[in-house]
Amino acid sequence: MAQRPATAKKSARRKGSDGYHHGYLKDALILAGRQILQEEGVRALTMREAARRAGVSHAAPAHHFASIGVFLAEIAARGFDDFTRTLDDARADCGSRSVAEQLCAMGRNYVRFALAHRAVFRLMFDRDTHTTPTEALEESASRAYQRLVNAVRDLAPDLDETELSHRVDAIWALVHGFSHLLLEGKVCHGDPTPENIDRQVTQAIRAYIEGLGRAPAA
Amino acid sequence: MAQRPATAKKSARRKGSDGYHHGYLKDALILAGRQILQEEGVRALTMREAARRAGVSHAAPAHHFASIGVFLAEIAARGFDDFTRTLDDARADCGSRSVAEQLCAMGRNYVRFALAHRAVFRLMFDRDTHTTPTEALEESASRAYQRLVNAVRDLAPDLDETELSHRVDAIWALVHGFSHLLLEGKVCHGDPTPENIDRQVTQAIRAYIEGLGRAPAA
DNA sequence: GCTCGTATCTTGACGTTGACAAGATTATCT
DNA sequence: AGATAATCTTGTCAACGTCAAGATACGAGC
Repeated sequence: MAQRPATAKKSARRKGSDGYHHGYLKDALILAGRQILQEEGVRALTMREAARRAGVSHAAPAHHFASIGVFLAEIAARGFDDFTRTLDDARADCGSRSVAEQLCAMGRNYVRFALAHRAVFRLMFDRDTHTTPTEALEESASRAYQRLVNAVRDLAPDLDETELSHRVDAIWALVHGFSHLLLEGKVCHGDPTPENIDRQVTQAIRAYIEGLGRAPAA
Repeated sequence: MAQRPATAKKSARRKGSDGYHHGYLKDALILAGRQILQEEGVRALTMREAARRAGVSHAAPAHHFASIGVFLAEIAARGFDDFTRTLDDARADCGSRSVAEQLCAMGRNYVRFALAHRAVFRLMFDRDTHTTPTEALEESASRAYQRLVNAVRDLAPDLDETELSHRVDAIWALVHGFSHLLLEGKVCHGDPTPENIDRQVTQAIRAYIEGLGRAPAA
């Protein structure tokens, strides 16, 4: 609904607000939530703490989020929206390079996003545990998924739907697994520099794409 | 409260125990924990609930687990042990087939384990959020990892360490990502039967291995 | 066989959380 | 202006993790 003004601080209140009504509480809570998530992890992200940071009483968030699960779902949904944006950026920055290279660029940004927003990324892809399934979350998530489908479809335009989805699944699995394991420190442990991470992701995607032309039909 | 079952039920007590001392409380708590995890997910897994199921007071678990995080770490560690076993089984059942096929078999069992033990699998690979880092957990986890390293080393025995770890990372990422996304229902959504899952995992691993011989050196 | 130290378990308490209810305050619509 | 709805506060509840203190049972050493 109401957007916060450009100069707003994290607990900014509506212009003219006299203290009782916050004005932009929903956004302020989500912002606080993302900060807590990034600083201290999911365990520390409570509605009361978010309320505290937004400068309101402990029960105020209930009027904007039916439960803590819905609150987390909203944060995850916004995470997916940002995520979709970085995937789009990756393709856009590729200019006229091959679709395979566009996929590699998307993979690199995928992993970078995971590293830059660890807790949000985990929240996004671990719904059942913390998050209440929400229509908005579902939509934001499938928008991101659609980016992958589109890229793979462009890579091999004359594939039937079954084979297409198999390849999307595999490339997605590769990149997603890499991101997830990287957050756990179980991958690239010898040299976890951004350059090396980029290189490994690129190599792995290329190898898979190359192999598609040769692999027997199972 | 202090029932003494003649036959060993899930809250079996030591032979001769008269009710005050449980006898096998640590194991009973872990068993209860795994049940809760499987039935109702991590959110429902509390020390008090585990104590309840084991038939002891709410503070009894504290004498076996310093904190809830350590409790969950113990469950995760045992999960890794089971996990390692299924990876070993996969290779053992392969007989004299090629190493590539052994890797595919391990991948299939990897995914099957994730599906069969959803909550435990998530706990195993999402340490920071719920689990306290423990020496036992670390060891159990790296034992499982070693199985993958060994298999890939057998696939390409004359690789230098850097290239070896890159390939281990990629194959692991592929299988792990597939498992993780499968739990989220974001993969194989058209046909999530065990047969199709097996087929897709096998195809993806084969394609990657095939591609290794062709991919340019980045 | 007995005693005593210790491991194990219980009871009780404290602070924190998510959630609910009822009341206070402000916004909005007619 | 007045009524209705939205928003926020205060107060409360059960459940949780954790700590402390006391009760009980085991087992090593005599």
